[in-house]
Amino acid sequence: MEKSLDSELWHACAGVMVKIPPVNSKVFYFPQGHAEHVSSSSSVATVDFRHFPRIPPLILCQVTSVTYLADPKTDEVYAKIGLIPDSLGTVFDQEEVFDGNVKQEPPVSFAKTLTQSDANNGGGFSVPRYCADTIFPRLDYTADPPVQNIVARDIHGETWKFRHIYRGTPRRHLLTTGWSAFVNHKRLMAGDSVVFFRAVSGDICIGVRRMKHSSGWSGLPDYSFCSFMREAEKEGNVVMISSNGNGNGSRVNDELVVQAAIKAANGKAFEVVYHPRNSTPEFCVMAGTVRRAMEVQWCRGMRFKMAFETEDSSRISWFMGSVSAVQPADTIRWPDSPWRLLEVAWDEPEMLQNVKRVSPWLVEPVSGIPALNFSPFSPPFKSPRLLQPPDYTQFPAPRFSSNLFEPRNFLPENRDNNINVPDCMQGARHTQFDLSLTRFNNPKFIPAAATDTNDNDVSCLLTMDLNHSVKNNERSKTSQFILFGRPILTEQEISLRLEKTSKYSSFNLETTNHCKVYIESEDVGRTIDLSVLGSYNAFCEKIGKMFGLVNSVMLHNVMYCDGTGEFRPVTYHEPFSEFARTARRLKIHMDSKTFK
Amino acid sequence: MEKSLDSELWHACAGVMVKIPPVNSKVFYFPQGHAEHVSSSSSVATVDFRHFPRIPPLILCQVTSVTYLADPKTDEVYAKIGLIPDSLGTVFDQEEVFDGNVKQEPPVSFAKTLTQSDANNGGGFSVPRYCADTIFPRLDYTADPPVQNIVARDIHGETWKFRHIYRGTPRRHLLTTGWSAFVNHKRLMAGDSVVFFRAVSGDICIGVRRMKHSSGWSGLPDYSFCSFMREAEKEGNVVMISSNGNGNGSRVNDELVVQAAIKAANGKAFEVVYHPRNSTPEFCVMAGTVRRAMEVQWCRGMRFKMAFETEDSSRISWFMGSVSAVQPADTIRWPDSPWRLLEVAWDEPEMLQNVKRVSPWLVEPVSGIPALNFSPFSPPFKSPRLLQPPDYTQFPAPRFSSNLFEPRNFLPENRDNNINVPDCMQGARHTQFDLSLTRFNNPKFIPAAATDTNDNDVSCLLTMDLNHSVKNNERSKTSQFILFGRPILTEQEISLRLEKTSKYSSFNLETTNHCKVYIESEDVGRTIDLSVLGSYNAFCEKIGKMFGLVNSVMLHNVMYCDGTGEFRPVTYHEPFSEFARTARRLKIHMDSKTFK
DNA sequence: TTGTGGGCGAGGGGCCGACAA
DNA sequence: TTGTCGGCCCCTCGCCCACAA
Repeated sequence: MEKSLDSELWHACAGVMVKIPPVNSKVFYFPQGHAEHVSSSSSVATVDFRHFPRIPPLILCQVTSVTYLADPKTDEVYAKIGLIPDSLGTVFDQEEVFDGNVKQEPPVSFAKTLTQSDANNGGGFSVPRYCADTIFPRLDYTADPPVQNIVARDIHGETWKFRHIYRGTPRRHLLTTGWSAFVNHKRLMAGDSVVFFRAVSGDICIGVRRMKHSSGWSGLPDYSFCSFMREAEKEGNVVMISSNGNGNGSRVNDELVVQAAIKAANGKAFEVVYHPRNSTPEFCVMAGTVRRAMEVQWCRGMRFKMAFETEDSSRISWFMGSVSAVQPADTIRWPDSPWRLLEVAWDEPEMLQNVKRVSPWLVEPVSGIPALNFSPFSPPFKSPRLLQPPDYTQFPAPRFSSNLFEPRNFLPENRDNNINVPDCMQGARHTQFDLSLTRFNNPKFIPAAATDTNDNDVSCLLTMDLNHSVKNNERSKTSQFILFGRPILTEQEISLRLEKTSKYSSFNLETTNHCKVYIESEDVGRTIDLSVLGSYNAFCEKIGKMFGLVNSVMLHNVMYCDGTGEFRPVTYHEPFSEFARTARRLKIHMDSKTFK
Repeated sequence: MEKSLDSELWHACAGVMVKIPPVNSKVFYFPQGHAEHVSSSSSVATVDFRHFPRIPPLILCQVTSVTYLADPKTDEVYAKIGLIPDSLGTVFDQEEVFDGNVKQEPPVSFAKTLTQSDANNGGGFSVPRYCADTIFPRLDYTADPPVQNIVARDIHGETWKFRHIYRGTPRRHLLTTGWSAFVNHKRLMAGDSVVFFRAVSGDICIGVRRMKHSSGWSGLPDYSFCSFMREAEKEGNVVMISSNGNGNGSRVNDELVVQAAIKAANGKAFEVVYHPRNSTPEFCVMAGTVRRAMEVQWCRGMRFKMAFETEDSSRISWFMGSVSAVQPADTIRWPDSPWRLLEVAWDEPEMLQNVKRVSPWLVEPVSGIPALNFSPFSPPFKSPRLLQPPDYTQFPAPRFSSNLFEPRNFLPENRDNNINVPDCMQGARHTQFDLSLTRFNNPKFIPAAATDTNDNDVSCLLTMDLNHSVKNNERSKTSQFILFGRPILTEQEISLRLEKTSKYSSFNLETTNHCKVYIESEDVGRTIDLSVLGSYNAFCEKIGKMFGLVNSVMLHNVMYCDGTGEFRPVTYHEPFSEFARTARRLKIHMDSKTFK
């Protein structure tokens, strides 16, 4: 039915952390993890397994098929994995064979997070020299200016043409003609990434990675926060994408998870869908990886490191931490589950606030001095060896793989021989992480039930495209503003300040007659209550008032962005219709934190 | 579930001919007519009743509910009618009570067919004086210029703002700001109509009536004519609208017809959907109307008149004809059916080529001299009184309502006392029809099985929106061309001539880098075989070649129009996506007839 | 080396009156 | 009375460089 997409490009889009188990390999399937995965965008694990107490927490399976897919609208990559439970576990101890494409050195690729200038409508794309040198065909530098056309293939196999020119003072590589069309078509924004990539065939490929959007918009049940969305649903103008467990779609997906888990528990073949960009841990884990992790005698105070994607998703960074407790994540429903068995304390807690519990196979134990924040006067913790419930009979006797604890495994590049000393005792080691993860907000690991988030601060990004005229015949240009304000809570609370970030000085919205608005939650936000917006018309009025206009603006197209990073369109007269025309862009950023 | 829309505006959109039976009234339900209705756009009655020989040709029902609806995308009005078979027929003879809204004088409304200038992107709307005077709020003519804002409500209840100005020399009423947005949003084209209307509440309403599109695009089975359409279906990007019996949708609808007919035959309540703009006769006809029509002793040579909508759907015109045979339309399956019982010869056959058979209740007998083309030497026809099959026992004994034959009923306005003289003997009466129906191609009555249409000539309207640059720094503007060509049959046959109808002389497509194409069949066309277009890419190449470009053009958005008048979007890189940006319009009209 | 912003020309959107049908 | 066209303003797109980080 569905055609598997190019594995090379798929992996380039998925990111360096993503390992899809190869066909015929053995994996453990975790219903808990599956449930987290589909409900990740609602920040609450909604799958209810209470009626199915007989489902074990992990089920050994053999991978029967892997299909690489991508959402036709968002280009979000995902995979369908066919699984058949392996109740015998006969080949459990055999060495796993990794997929060739995964193991071998990946072809040269380069990811760049789009700057404002890259994502601007009027602009081109500033090509990093490394990308131009290693991925693009070599320019004829004798020409003046050196210029060529580049044809790049996207995940769907469609080709895009770009004019690649080397010009400016100082000289730099740029993509001009064609770039704007790509940005517009893919609905890219500053902060999204593109991946340039040269396939083994020599073809140049271009992939898209969306900014992570946390769980802002989909976090509320029933879409009750957005009356015009429900209206549109009634009208049939909105098709819920089931690929990413949002809103009503998640109910369907919840049911699919239960069905998959039941099939798995009953030894029947089943299929799962995995979204690598979903920021939840893989729920089909290579069996050997799990086994080795469970051979470790985890105990409180144990030091470990864990890999995360860098902010631009192109590399891996390692974070250090200590085990603060060894205890099943859900003692009621899954008392025997190793899933998120470890409660952890990070050396840099501010960056990993959302990561409270991890599964053992995601961390690597590290020998060395325990972190200082574990009081040396505390009594040594008893090693809470796991019981061996029926599910665990498959595990062989614990076997210590001592090489995991050798110093050379500590950091990706073993240049530092102080690595065993906890960060807090060194002081200087922070820079390594600060550099690459100054604003770490897309860990691969977001607890699905992270309802205990810090506060109710809300951040809301409005990207408003509009036509505007300027009085007094003053010549005006497209303008971009960053608008910081409190969340829209009540009409009285709507206040804001404008912070000009644009190149154009003259700007007057009073004669605006139509505009286009994108709305998306920023990853800072947790709960955006849009119910106060009321009808779409009321929303338009508010936008008008925000700009100090006497009359409401006439909004012609509104895009709202859910947790998937996909923009869904709304229009004034036909909510959520696909109609979009005469786009002129204005970006508005409201952030209560900055406003305070 | 579904909310019934404003009945006033609904009827204004549906047209003056449309009478929806009121709740609790008695109607005859005709399965034959229902089948024609859903398969009207495929020009072949596809519903197969062969396996259900027990279904009578007409079934007396009581109307239990009427829901006025409109397609959210096309604004096409339709109605859901709940019916319950009335096997007793006890109240059959009682006087029918018409729906108040239908009977009483409808509120003031005005329909205008959009001119090229009205539909142009850059232009406004030229308001006929009558419309401005009777429907719009009165302007303050002391102002210079007189100007006001008009808020109009569409069928969905959404409001549209228009700037209404009275200016120019000579002075005329225009809609400017807001009009373009409306045209674009509703995807209106020259030939479509808008209906302005003042509701009893005083609200100004605006409705849309699409041009009729005959059966061009949907006439071929299985969508095999359009490979990229099937691809898109696979991708799930296209939702088949079941409201209008096209393509694959018609199979579903065919099944619904059979189910409805079976329920009707078994006395169970059922529901039908009626599309007034579908150009097929009503298949739920007021019982009294049918009864009265069947009381007439129809015979060959009988003179009659029949009402049709005028081309602009705002008024009624009457056509004269003679009965050429009284014979069931389908002697095999429905030998006892009065549906399309009369084979007719029109006094103006060239305008009603497609109307070969009509049902008795749609015509009014007219006493007078028979048309000359019936030879006076033919023997007088036997009156083929219908048998009285079981279904007809409900009919009371024939009763002649003589007043139908009184001269005052002959024409809508009884100003002419030569009315009983056949047209052919008068010579001057043609003007009445010529004036209002110069190109009569949307009769309410198109035989569903009109496969015997004249020829294979094809007309295809390409409306291409594109960006184009002009060489030599020559300033260029939006251009409009009418491009007449043969249908795209093979690559070799693609030839055309450009006929400039635009105001702009400079035009050069060589630097075009993207464009947007609408495709729709014109009502002239019958069978458009697009299978030769092959893939979408191939189509783009052909468009490029048509313009004499060395390389194919880069199409960014293609809309194709099916028989419903609804435009569905296609894009180059993401077929059928909703993405549409930076639209600049170029219209191209290919017509093999004109080309010859 | 690369992000940002201004300059600026091309050209499309859209409002206008002229003019003719 | 109203359909169409040219005039023309002005805004947006998008390519360019300068400059600075």
